[in-house]
Amino acid sequence: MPLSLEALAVLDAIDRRGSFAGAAIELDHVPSAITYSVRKLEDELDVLLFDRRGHRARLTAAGRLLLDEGRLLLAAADDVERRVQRVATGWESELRIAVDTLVPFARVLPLAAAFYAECQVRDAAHTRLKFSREVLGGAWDALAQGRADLVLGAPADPPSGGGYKLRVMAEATMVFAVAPSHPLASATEPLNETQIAAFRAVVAADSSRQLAPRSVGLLAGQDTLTVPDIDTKLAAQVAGLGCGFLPAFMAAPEVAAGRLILKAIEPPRQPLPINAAWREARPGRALAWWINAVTKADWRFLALRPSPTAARRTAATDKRRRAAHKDIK
Amino acid sequence: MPLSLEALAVLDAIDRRGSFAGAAIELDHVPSAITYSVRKLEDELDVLLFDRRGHRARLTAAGRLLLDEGRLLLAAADDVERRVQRVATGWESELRIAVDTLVPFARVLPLAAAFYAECQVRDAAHTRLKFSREVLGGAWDALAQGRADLVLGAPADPPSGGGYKLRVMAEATMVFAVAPSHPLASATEPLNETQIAAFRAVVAADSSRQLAPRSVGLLAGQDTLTVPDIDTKLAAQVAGLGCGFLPAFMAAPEVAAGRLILKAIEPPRQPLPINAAWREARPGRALAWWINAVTKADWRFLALRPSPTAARRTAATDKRRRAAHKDIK
DNA sequence: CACTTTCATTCAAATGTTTTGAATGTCCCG
DNA sequence: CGGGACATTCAAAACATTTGAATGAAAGTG
Repeated sequence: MPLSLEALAVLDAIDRRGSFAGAAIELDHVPSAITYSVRKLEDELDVLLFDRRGHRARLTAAGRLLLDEGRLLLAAADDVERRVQRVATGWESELRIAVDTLVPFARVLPLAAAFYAECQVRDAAHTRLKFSREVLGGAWDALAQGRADLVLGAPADPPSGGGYKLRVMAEATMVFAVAPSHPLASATEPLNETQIAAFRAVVAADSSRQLAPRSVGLLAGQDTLTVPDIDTKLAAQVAGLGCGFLPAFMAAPEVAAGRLILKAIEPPRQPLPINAAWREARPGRALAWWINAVTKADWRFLALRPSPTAARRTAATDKRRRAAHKDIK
Repeated sequence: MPLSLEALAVLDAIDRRGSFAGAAIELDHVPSAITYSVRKLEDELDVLLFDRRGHRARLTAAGRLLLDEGRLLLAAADDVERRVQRVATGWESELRIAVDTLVPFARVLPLAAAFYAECQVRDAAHTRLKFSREVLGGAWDALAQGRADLVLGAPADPPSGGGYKLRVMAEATMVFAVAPSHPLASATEPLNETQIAAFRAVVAADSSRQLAPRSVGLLAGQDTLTVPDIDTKLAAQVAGLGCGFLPAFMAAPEVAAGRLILKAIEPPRQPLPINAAWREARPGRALAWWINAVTKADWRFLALRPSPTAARRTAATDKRRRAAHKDIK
């Protein structure tokens, strides 16, 4: 039994941290322990895994192969463990929920409270909840890579391959917003793509690690300011650092306070479907509870339309409303 | 890191041996060590793996799942290890060759000798050879399940799924043979299926563990005597315990000695292609050597035809020879 | 170019984990 | 109802890993 999962985990940490020392810190060990593990692995396989000429140890071809394959092995082991625990109790030992930054975390917390109240006491099952926040494609990515069991706020279409189930939470109206101090604030509406492309866009970084990142509403050649989530994007736009699209319900308070101005654009943006999604495989009891809870919860605030005043200044999102728009003019 | 490959190996041994005690013997441990491993695994997963009511520990549903999935994991780990070692040296650390009982092992040994002589000294690489004998479908099965890297003597067609390469070594003529004391020995030729089905057939047990076993030349409703390999089958037929098909080259010495009699049959049996086969993936240096060696070796003895005397008493194997047969009559 | 920092390695000692062996209790079969 | 095969327990022993301090080597810094 030359290979061990422990050893593979060490290898993985070394690669991610870039050094033996870094791995030692991550794994809460002393550096010599890492050296020992690696050497033992090398001895047992009788294969040189690292090229030690030079200061920094570098992976050899064999080491790289072992790392790549080893990661798959680690993921598979993790998955097996999870499934075994689910079979045993019916309750997952841990439920990982990725929440897109699009959906306010405060609206999710009550569900968590209900979960604890309803399930955890009665059934003496202890399912730990683990929330993470993701941006755009990151939500799907988390699901696809097994980093999450349920995602809330996933946009549009699932990645290829299938195997996912999906429930629409709401359709968010997207509005184009700038700070009152921004040059575009006083431009005549509707704005076209060329006008917009001249200014810096604020974009939320897609948190995908594997799937191809998505960029939404970004025009070719446009300067960009990338921020880690959509709240920061809102703040950046309020600060006049750039322009960009925001869901209407997020922009609304800032618009009401006069810190953001909505501009109609041509062609208008489609509304963004916001979904809950999970893997198709038979869900455990905790996941089943959440799917049910998410379905019953009230997500209507996500679908908020721009206020009547703003409506006149914003591109309507469907033909009927565009007709109405012309009448008003 | 709750799961470990060691622990999975223990689980596997327990299941295969049917008891903790059996696993202890196989793994060369004391029984309490097995208890310890299992308990540790159970504690870490927080899952009951064995049902201990009753004398003998039985797997729970969760235990069964872990075992099944764990075996896949173990196989995958083994595979990774093997590939890493191959990348590192170009030479496999172990080359597993399954030899069908159809091909006499004595004819393979000279190749092994040449292998050691040519490769092992010069290159200082130490590839261990590991031979196993398989019967019929077992050869393909060994390949498909990763129990072998090369098979010699695989019959006919590869299993579905593909991914195999194959080289024909010879086409063995198959003859129907019985002991002189056997009732069929004096029957008029050619024999038909109904006549044959009335007597017990000697069959070599297919050593497949996973793929569907093949039965060759076996008629519906026929009584059978199953033996572990083709040499035993030959012996059983010589002893008059039953009838059956044999490759001509194996039957020949017994026929010459008068211990076996060939009978023509209708319809005649097709000759059996005998192949060398291996997985398609880029072969290591040892496997490459063997493929080359097997290709160059002289396997013509496998294709031996029945002797002229016997030829008259045996179904010809193709139209041209059947025509010639008639002329002689 | 010396100086500092960061890094991997080595070694003996300390710590932790696994294995052992002998003892105990249990179940099952004849 | 007794013998045999089995799983378990516990303290002790064997073994493996981790530690910490010392060493040397490369890369970055002023």
